[in-house]
Amino acid sequence: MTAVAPVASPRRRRTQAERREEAERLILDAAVRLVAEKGLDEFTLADAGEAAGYSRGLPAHYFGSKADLLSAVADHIREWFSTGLRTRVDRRRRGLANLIAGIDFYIDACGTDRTMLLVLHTVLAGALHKPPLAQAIARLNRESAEEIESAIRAGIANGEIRRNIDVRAWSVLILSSVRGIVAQWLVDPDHVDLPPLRASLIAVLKRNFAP
Amino acid sequence: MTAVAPVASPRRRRTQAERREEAERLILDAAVRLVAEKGLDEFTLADAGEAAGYSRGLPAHYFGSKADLLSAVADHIREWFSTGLRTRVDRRRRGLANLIAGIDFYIDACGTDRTMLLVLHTVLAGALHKPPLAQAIARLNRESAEEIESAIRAGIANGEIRRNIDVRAWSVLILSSVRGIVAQWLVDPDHVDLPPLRASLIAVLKRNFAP
Amino acid sequence: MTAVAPVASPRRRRTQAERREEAERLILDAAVRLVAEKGLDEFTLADAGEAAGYSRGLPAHYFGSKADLLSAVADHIREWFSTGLRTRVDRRRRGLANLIAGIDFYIDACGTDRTMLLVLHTVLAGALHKPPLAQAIARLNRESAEEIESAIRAGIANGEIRRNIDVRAWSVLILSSVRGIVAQWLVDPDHVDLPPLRASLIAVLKRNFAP
Amino acid sequence: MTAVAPVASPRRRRTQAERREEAERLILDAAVRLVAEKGLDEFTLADAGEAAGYSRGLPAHYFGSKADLLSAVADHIREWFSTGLRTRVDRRRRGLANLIAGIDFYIDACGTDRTMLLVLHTVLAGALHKPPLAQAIARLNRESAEEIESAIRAGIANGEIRRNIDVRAWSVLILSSVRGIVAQWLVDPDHVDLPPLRASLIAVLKRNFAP
DNA sequence: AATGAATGAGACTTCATTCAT
DNA sequence: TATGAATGAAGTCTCATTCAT
Repeated sequence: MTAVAPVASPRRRRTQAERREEAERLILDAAVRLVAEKGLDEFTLADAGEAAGYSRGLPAHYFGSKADLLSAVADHIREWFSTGLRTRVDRRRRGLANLIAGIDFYIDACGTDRTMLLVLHTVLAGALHKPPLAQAIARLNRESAEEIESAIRAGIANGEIRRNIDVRAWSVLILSSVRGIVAQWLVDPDHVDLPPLRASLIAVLKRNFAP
Repeated sequence: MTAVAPVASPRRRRTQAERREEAERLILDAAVRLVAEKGLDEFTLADAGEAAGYSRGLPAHYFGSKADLLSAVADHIREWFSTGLRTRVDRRRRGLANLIAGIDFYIDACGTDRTMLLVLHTVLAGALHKPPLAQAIARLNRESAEEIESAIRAGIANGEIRRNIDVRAWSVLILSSVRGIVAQWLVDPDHVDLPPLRASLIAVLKRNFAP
Repeated sequence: MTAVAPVASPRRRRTQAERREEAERLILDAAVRLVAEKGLDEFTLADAGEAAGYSRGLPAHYFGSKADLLSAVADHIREWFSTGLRTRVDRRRRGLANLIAGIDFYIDACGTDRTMLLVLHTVLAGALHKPPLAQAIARLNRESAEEIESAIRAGIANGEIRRNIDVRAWSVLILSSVRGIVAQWLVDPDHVDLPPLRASLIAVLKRNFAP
Repeated sequence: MTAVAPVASPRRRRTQAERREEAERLILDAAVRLVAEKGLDEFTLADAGEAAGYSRGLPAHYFGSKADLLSAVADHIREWFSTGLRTRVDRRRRGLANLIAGIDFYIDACGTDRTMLLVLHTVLAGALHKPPLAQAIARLNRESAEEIESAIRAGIANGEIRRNIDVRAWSVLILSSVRGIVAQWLVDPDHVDLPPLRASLIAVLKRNFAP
């Protein structure tokens, strides 16, 4: 479909490692879709195998146990979020703009990546009762907080944000607000109008951070 | 069915209805504790019966099915929240004070009712995948929003709050913030310091609502 | 079918406890038959349930796990052996006669209780690799050795057996011989002729124990 | 298939057949160790491949099926026993000495070859339920009996042993005793003291065989 | 009313076996 | 030759649910 295959090997066969890697990836993707659709406990390893186009037994074969597969899902979603956030945020820009970019990443995902957000919030709640997930979420929270705090500090450094705010508290507060908004939107998208929420939230930040 | 109620009995025996009601209540309480401890899917009807001091079969006998028991749990938690909120809020007071009282009810519960908050957030997330729970949560959200909006409107009416805010958006925003804060605290209480969060949140409200 | 039921209760219903006890017993019996037929690892809990006339799930329900069911089988067979041995042996008799009675119990069982012997020897070997079985077998060996040693000592006391034998070693030796004989007979009954073996063994005892 | 074997190669590469033979041997050895450790049913073909330093799939590739691998193990152990016995026994010696040498081979193995004895007794019991093993065990029993009987007959021929004993019965009896002793020792080495057992057994033979 | 015996569906997991590389 | 990817059957175990007592 893309690159021309090497001469004399019109359709190169995949190596074993490639086959395995692909299978693991496809199963993980399927598991993510299933978690979004059914939740952590209502899908089965067999579902994941079949949804990925493989046999019912393969997920257990590769991931060992359902708990391990769920851990992999949690880590996958954490990575998605962290990567997306870092991609949107550009540390060369000013602090406030980066803060808003981060918020927009989260809110825009409601339109573009509802599945991922659904899984993210499912895993966030799952962390309350499943220690392996709690580990991934702890790391996610750490990474998110660092990103937000560093944006605030950049804003302070360049004079956009007043010095005497509680950076740590504001970091938690911002993350809480966005997550809370998305959580409500996920449950009832029709009654949660995102643009005014985004506008209000950003207005709050500007007003309260003003030096 | 048979014996006439002993008129002279100095300590009247409880009626069947009373005993049934008590058993149902004890089982529901046990279910709440178990949901807090293990989540929605990891406890069994038999667990609930035994934790309540009854037999393994009684929860099914009274609640019919696990789904119905979970619905009862969801409704129980919704009622706890709504009642607690209304008890704290006093509509004769001014609007802003009531808003803060509502926030404090939620945040204070971290110290006094961790179990209930755990169940509340478990059910909130469960609503993403379990329609019967979604119903209770929809009602909870409606009731919460009404309470917050009416407090805001009261504040506008008495001049505490400027007229040109988006009441609906602010209502969602406030609920989002508090829920987001509590959600983070539930996962990692040691790294989420509530008092400064409360202070920052209330400072935000005062500053942004100021006419 | 047999005894007349109590008046006014032509066919008394069994209590729950009776039902349960009977079910457990029937499942255990079925498991014993299946171990004899297929070995410890080749039968399933479902097999045991169905062979007992119940559902496939009941053995797990009552015995918890296959390992626990096998432990119950091991203990059942130990008890069968110990009881049978004690029934044959009469401590009021002289020592040598009791020794021979014990040997005869074992050898006669080849004709009357092949199934039990098969299970016994299956469990004896299973003890090599399954610690829970080893526990039952350790107890069986202890009880067997005690019975044999006390018979030998009785024989010494009444002058049938010379004083200077190594009681402990002879106890192990006698048990070893009988078990070894039965083990060979179980594998190939047609080529192991029991009567001459019994005769030779008893002749050995008499000759070597003679004062 | 392609290259010609390098004639001048100073250190000839092993042939495919040699490599295959070595791999098969290593896998068989690994299987023996695993049977000793876990029993016949609790180890997997993949275990055997990895324990031998090869891939998980090689045992199936070479032995075809697990049943076939177990048959190979059974035959391997039979051969070990027969060879060891014949090495110890020297038909040029007198009969009784050979009998004792055979017994010593078995008992000495408790100190030197516990693994092999463990496998031997595991396979002996396995023969009760697995026809392919029964075949190897039948042959082992035949060979053992022949060896013992021929020693007894030699003893009779040279006047060490009285003529009127039941050679067949004594052969089974001796094999039974030794196997029974080793079986008890395998389960509980600390409570089975071999030297006095050996002494008593040999004393029995001498006394009962005396013309 | 309340117990708990019994069922049976279904989840997880293991593993012998087949097959592509 | 040798690896290991992939399958699919089967076993263990759990538990919501039904039903006898």
